[in-house]
Amino acid sequence: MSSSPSVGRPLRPRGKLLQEDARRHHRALLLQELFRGGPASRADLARSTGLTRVTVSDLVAELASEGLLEDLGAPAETRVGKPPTLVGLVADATHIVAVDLSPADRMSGAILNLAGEVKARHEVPLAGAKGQDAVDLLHRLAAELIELTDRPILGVGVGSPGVVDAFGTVIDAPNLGWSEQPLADGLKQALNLPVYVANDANTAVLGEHTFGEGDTDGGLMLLRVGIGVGAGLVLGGALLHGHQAAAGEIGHVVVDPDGERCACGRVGCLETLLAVPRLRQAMAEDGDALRRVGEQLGAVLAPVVGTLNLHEVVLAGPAELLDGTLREAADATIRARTMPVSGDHLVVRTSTLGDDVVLAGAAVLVLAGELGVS
Amino acid sequence: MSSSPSVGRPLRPRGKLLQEDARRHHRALLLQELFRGGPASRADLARSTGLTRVTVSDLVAELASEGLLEDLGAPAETRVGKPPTLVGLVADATHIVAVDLSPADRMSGAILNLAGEVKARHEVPLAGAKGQDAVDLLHRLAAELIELTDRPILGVGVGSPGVVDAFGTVIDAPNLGWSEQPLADGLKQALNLPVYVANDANTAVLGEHTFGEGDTDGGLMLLRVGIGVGAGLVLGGALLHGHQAAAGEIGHVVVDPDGERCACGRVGCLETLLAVPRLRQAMAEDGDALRRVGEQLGAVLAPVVGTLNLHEVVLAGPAELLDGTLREAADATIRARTMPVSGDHLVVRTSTLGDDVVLAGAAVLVLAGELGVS
DNA sequence: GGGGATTAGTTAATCCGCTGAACTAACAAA
DNA sequence: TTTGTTAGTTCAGCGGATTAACTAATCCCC
Repeated sequence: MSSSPSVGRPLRPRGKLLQEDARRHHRALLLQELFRGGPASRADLARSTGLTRVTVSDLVAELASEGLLEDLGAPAETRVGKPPTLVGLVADATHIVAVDLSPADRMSGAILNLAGEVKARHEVPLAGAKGQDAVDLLHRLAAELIELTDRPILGVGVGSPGVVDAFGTVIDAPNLGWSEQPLADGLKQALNLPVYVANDANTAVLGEHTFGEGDTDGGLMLLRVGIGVGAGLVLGGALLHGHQAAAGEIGHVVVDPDGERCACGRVGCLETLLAVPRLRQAMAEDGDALRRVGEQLGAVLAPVVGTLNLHEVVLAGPAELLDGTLREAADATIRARTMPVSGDHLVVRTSTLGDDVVLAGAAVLVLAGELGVS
Repeated sequence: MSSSPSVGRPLRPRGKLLQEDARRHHRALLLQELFRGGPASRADLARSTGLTRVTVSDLVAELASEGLLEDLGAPAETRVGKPPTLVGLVADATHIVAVDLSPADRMSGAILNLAGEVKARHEVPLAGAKGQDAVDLLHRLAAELIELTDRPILGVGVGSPGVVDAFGTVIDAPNLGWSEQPLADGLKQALNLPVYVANDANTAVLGEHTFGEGDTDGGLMLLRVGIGVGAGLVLGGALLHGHQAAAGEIGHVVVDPDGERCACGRVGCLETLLAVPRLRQAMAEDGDALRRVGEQLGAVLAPVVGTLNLHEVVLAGPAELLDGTLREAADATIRARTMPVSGDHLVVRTSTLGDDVVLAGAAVLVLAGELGVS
């Protein structure tokens, strides 16, 4: 069972625990169980959650009346006793608006259902929009996305480049000309819907954690390789924010003090080696380049893997560059540079979600925040 | 306000939230408030916790009847309205047994009160005891420590070298000849008291987090430098365990692939440079050694600091070796190798708790587990 | 084929902890 | 003395879960 990454702002100002909160918690428990384990009977749910059958029945009735759950009748195989009636999540009970702001040239959005399936897509060219123009463009995209479904909307999730705090304010995103931009609050006002905004790499790691293939409960780091390099981490089932909301900013960590000068002013940042344009260029010039970059990447990751005792490191980006020599070299280097206890169970792999990691993660922001599911 | 690191095993099997749990949570809220903020009136507590005055009064009465709180009368300065009656934690209401198993030659223990003050000390020479003998020795030490106080015992906390899982089972501790040793369960049986066992570095970081000087809420890493090197991390207010309970195992991360061969078989592990005997030796041979080690340390830590966006890195060990050139070189190197957003707010310092970090942390294990305070 | 045995789900009474509203208590300012 | 303010308690009631006892529907087996 996967525990919910805690995303978004704390629910209550202090820490007071109302009965209402207990109710919400128990609702989330049931939804989570059905989300991960698929349809189950009320009795099953009572056993797996520890709640009594009475309470489960009550909650199921409530959730069913909201359309989130439906009775699915009795299961095929038959055992002793009264046959149970299975209940299951209605995947299309509500839809989620997800937006990925990380591409350099466009804002890309989609409608997803509760199972994380993409039901519709829509994107708008960025055309160099910055600052308020970019905000307006996002508002327009969100509104147009909402028009693409006739189902009620659970909420809006946005993965944005740059540093984003836990309240969905973009602290700093040079590419979009945003600084201290209260993106979540603005959208919430405009759309009258729950809105969650997080950094694109953080969003991506949530997507991978919830909808990816691996067993990502033991500590997961996702490295997004594109124009730049960013990472997101899920530790102990929770998204890591960091002191200044800047967790995962690994792109400008120095790998090679004798390397190339980086745009940021330092020398030998990870991005001078690992960014997609650099990789393509290097690969064209030298067949062995990917291996060397992989080794450098491994050298940066080894202290992180060892210190955090990570279970999975996932690379997200162009598979033809990442999934092969580079990944293998990184994997081998990490193992060579950490203790067996750190390296033995480590998995270094590429993401199975492709370009949709961020969209999937944006949906997870909403799922986790609104339903407590992930 | 500092949030409680979650230590020990989960309280309930599933995630069911009883009213009883709410009550415990609210008790903990009050205790936490008084623990961090010192004496306060019931009305103050109601304001700061969000609970109603009725509930606060009720909880305070309950806690007072247990002897944990006491009325302190009215404060000196006078304002309009009925003067409040302050209530405060009774620091010596119960005492805590803390044991540090990390020294190579002895088991060192202490009695601490709720304020983390050492009330008594006692230690026994290890004399090469291993396996069951070491377990027996620990049991004896714990029993003798209990005799040193006439106050009721809140619980027993132990910081052990090696890998320790969340249930207090020592997975592997070569020095003590332990493997899969259920230390917490054994002690619990023998003493009929709550017992918490954690890795020594993890324990230490909890001690620093709760009783240290710094503002350690933004992500804290503590590096323990002794015979070996180990680390502990508090992220988002919670102790990081890692996938195989091996978080913080940084001693055998390779720093210098061209370095010296390590006892572990690899080449250039951090421990080949940073361990205390090595440092003393290197310093005697070469006045610049500390600076070079500091730089190497900075190079290992930079990826970690950047990735986690840590706020504080604390060095614990002999101050004459760590606090000076080495610390400054590490600090400078980390800053040079990370983005400004990562380095600007970073604090690299030594621990103020000295040799008692682990004992203090062992007390925190108990405080957090039993009272929800830290 | 009818009576256990077994499992699923509901109904009813009750309990626990918190809440709001109203109360008393104790002070300062006017 | 009156008024206003703040602290703290009393009391009735509510929300949400629990236990116990019930009904319902199946298999098993004599």
